Amino acid sequence: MKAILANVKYLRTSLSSLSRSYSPTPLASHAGAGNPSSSALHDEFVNLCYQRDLPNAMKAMAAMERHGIFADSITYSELIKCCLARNAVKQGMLVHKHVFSNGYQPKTFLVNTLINMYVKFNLLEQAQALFDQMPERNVVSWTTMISAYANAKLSKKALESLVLMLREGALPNMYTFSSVLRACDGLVNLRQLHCCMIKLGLESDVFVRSALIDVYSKLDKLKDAVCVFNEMETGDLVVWNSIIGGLAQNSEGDEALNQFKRMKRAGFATDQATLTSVLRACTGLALLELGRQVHVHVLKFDVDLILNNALLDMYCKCGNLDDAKSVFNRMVVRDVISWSTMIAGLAQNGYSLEALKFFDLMKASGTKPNNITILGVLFACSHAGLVDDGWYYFQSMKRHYGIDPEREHYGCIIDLLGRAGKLDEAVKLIQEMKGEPDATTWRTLLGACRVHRNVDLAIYAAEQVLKLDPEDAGTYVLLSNIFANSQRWEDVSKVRRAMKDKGIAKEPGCSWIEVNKQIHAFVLGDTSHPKSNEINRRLNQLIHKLMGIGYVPDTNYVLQDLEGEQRDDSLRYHSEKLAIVFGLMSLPMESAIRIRKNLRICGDCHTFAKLVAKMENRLIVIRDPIRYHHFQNGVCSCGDYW
DNA sequence: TTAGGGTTAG
Repeated sequence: MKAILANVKYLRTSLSSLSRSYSPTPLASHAGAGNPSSSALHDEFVNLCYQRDLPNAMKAMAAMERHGIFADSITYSELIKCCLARNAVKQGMLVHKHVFSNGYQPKTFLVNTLINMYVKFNLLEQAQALFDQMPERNVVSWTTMISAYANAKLSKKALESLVLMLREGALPNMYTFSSVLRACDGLVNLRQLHCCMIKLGLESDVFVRSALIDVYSKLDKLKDAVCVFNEMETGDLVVWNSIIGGLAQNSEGDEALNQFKRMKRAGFATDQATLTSVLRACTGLALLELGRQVHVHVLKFDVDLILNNALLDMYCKCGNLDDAKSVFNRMVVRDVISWSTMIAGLAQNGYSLEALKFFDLMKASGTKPNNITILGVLFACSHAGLVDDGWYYFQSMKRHYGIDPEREHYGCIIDLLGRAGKLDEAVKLIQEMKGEPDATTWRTLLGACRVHRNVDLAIYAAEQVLKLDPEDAGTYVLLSNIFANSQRWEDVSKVRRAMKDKGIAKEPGCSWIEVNKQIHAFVLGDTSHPKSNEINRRLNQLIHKLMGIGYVPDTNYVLQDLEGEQRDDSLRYHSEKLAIVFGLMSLPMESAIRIRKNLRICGDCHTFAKLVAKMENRLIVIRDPIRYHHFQNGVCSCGDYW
């Protein structure tokens, strides 16, 4: 029986080989067609193509042509795949010449294969030339070009091609839509495309669906992305990854993790992309313990660069630099993102000098810095008070690394000068900077004014922020406090009125802490936590103890009258204080107390955290939306500037 | 012969 099956198999192979071998070109000499030696030549050529033996296949093709035998479209196509597999550009171009020699009119699919080869070799012009000369273009020809335009970020050309294709009468398929969606950079286009896909009944294709979810997420239309996802009856891993990634990238970490749980329950195995997005969600939510659990699964994909970079970032952003360094040291391959992540991570967590050492190591390793690397370097300089070094890096970045300073780099230098109390120079730089300063630029100056108590400049900076970002509650609050501290009550009323008129309310402060894999959230005045009474009792005891060693609540940080609360109480129950006390109650002595906040930490809580860290001999790490604070032995890594 | 998802700052 086995022998019969083997014979049947042999027979099929031979027939298939014969059908490929004997399709000579119209103008080719047929003299050798029935000649066994010519047939052997052709067979050998076909075999070499299928074996991806490019050098010998090229030789065989030449020998064959010397005998007047020419390959058919299928075999040429195999040879082109051979060139692609070996990244052999020159040979690919040579095959192109052969295809069009002897007046042969190649079939459409062969020209498509050639176009695809040029696209993959990044030779868009050559692909375009072939495409333009085609007498007949089918959906594959158009899709290959649309995909090439999308890859080259030529969005307009990709979308225009879709229109031209329709005008020519070619009907787009799921391949076309999943390609053109990558080029979609505006909502109007996207809505039209989406309708078109529904009409053609292509919306349920998994490739189209994942591309739709991805593009809606990238255009900040998460609700639409979720809608597309929820309509899914059948899906695959990539569709799940698209929604998890979209949520994680749009600061919806909680929801990303929920979808991840649903995906696991649905029986899907995770891959590198899933884990990368889950890590990103952990990073956003500062979930160190969950991140550590994911780390165990990452070990399965040890050499995946993107995944390791995400892991590195998770440890940095959760304030755990030892683990970040350990991951970094074990990485088999590192790229500019790995280095930039480490440099920024060290700098943001207060290890500026080490960040600059890493920058030197990076240069020695031969990795070229990019604009983000330089941001990390400048950040490190400003946080270590290295004004001269910061200036040097800023002024030489173009010369040494070919990177033009952008608004963000100016922002770092304004911060650097601001920290050093050089407010006049900071203002001068804003006036001289290339491009218009934005709200963030002025907010940076405002921060410096607050620290160095320059009231007039602070008012000016705050006004500039509000001109550019009229809804910025934080700046209104700050401005109101500045006026109140200067006894300018009329101005205080004006700010309050403006807030009321515009319906701007101060975002309630919220702090999160992870204990036993559970997230505990605290809001000012919120008594919903099961241990609320005990937390408040312990907090009062702690404040009493701290006052014994000189702690005086700093009521400068209370927004006068705006919240209608008692000033002391308002300060006393700030969310981070509640979270710190809960951490002291719930975590073992050797564990750091890690807290994430949605608002910037206030001066009073900052002093409170420093004193608690010293008195209780604990490491307290608080991550606010901009800065990291490591409180230990009565000092903070931010150097009291934030 | 054509297609989809993951990493650094802000």
